[in-house]
Amino acid sequence: MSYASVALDIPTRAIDAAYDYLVPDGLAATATVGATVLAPFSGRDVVGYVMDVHEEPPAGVAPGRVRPVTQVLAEPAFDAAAARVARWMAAEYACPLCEAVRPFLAPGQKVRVTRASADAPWQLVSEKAGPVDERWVGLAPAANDYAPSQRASRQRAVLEALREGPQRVAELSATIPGAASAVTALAKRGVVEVFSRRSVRGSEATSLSSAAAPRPERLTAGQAEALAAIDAAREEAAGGVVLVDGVTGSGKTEVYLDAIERALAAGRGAIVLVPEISLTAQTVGRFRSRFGEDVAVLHSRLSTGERFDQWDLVRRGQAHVVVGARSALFAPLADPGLIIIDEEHEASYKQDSSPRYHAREVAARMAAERGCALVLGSATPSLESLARCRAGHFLGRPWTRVSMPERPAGAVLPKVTIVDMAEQFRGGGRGVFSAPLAHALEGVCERREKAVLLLNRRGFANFLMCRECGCVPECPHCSCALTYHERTHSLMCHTCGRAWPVRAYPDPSTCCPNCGSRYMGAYGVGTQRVEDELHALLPEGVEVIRMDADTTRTKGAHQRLLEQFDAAECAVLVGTQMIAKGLDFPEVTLVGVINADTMLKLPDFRASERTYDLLEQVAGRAGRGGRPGEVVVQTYWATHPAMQAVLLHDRSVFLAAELEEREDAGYPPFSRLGNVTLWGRDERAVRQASDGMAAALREQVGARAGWEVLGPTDCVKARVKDQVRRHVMVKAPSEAALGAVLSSCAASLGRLPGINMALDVDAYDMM
DNA sequence: AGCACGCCGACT
DNA sequence: GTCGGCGTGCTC
Repeated sequence: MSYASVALDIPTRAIDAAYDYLVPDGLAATATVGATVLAPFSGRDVVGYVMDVHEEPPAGVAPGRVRPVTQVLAEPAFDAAAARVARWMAAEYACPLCEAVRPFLAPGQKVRVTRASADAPWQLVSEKAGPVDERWVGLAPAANDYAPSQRASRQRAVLEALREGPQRVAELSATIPGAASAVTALAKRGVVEVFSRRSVRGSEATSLSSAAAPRPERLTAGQAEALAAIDAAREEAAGGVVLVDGVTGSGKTEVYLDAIERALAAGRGAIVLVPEISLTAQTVGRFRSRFGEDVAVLHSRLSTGERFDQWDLVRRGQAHVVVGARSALFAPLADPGLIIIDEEHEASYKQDSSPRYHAREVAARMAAERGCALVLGSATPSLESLARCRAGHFLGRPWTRVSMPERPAGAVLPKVTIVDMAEQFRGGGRGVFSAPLAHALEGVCERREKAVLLLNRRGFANFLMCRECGCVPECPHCSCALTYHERTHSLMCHTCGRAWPVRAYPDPSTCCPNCGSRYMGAYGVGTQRVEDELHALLPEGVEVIRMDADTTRTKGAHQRLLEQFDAAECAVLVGTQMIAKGLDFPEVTLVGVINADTMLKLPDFRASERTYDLLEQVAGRAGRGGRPGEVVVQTYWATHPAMQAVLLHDRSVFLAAELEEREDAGYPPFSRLGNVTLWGRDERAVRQASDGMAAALREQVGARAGWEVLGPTDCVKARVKDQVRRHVMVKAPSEAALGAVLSSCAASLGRLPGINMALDVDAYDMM
């Protein structure tokens, strides 16, 4: 008799372990690891996922109490190695086991047990992946000796049409009225076969000039070195990590393609993660052009049906290369030789809902578990990855850095100009564009070239800035920007909770603590205003394309705007964050950053790093083709190390300053940071609960070396949807079991009615 | 005494 | 997340 450990699909902290059930003989063949089952629990049946099958009866449970699995609901979605990773995730990220399992499940196939009301009977409800757009029908072998009855004229018409080859059902219905029902009838007799052809965004034809991936004549020295390091790590099969540290345009994608080719030749597959934002036809096209049908693509813009199709293609072993966003990491690829994370520094690899995992960390664990290599690529690696490579190892696995400092074919780095906006202001400049940027834009128009303007509106937190000297008040204890609260006229630190009374411009008492100026206030610009000023500045016949959350809301708008920009002869693309990454238009000769400081001044210890990353990425957009590129960055803080590093094309300028600050303040990579957010309608209850959590944390780690509990304080977003939000932060040593500490403290509080609590290990968003 | 309701531990 | 056991307190 065998037993199954089942992760019950009840997402609560109170049930954090798997429960064991008997596997009846009749279910032994199907109730295997990864299967979805129904099992009795607390007087009803619940859905669960098999984590493990074993012969030993569960310890600590009276033999008579172990009950049999009721039913098997779905075939396996994951294997034993994946189950081990899920268990690790639950512990590492302080989440219920079933939430750690969910990313591994087949998309759109969820089964739930629900009931309409408290006294209605329990019912099994299965979500079915939406129908696939592309249903095809073709003749089955049995068609040869099948004669439709005299009256079945439509069946005859359908069979006639299919003699030419398979067709889309939709197309057939258009030419033959009522074809759909005839197809159903024929399919029931086995005369025709209905199957779905995968239709994915990205496999459609694209007119983008750079989607194809022609194999270069030869690799650069850096590329060859990176490839060798990746091969070595893969062959070693010990979960080694290779950081490909290559400047923008140094050909990282070519390295990935070649490395994957070799993994495939060795009989193994590959998973490639790309930030959602850069998962365009362009990116996918490169992989498809090299690996064709062997590629599955997974990302959030697919319909549920399409996503299931792609996922199933991987499970059935028909695709060995998976390209996708964060969640593609969990694709059911049997034997990956490589996991590749492109732009590994991107914050979007951190999931902001439970399970709050970081794809880099899960991938490292997965690589170790599956005996494959993890490849991290970036022009601006995260400080965490750089620190681990400097140490040579992390959590017992080797970390190696390979640098690719040159661009192939001798393309040169762009000329960078940092414009001091405080100086412009003192000189009378009040517009969106500084004199140097306006001049550069005019030049682009004269030469009939293209420009990209980046307007970073992200981050809504209010901060104060002196327009004369650029000074922004920071917390002396936490080295992050203070947020300005208009209602209370105060500057607050949302990390430690300290506050200072301050009045902003135009209040007459306003005074910059640095230079004494009274131009100390909140300032901001929107894309619309940039667009308007552009129209005023530029001559007729220059296309201005605005790309932001508003203009890209509809499906395919993103792609359409890019194609419009690509096709234009002379154009300016104005956009937010989304245009900064992954674009590769050779004709762009100017990149302008309207205000580099908006991001710099978020109350977040990573603000400088994000700013530097963004500027470096954006600078890499200019001059990728033959013509030289130019970058103009407008800032009120021209001397900031991030600006200086971009200006000098020297990362060490930024790194030296930033690492020193991080070490002084005890932030990653010198520590790891946990964030516990509590929210609810009743402010007193939320305060009480956050105090309780902070007390529990202090009790458990207060005295331990390298641990520190900060707060509780109000969140930067102190009120959301009528709910009050407070948070507690925890600093821990960089290899500490932070998740376990957060879990046990949360559990010690017991039930908190009306209070929600989110535990975030290695938090990115602390607002 | 009998029953409603809320709290709390257990659930394989 | 749900159930049921138990205690408190109110009602018939």
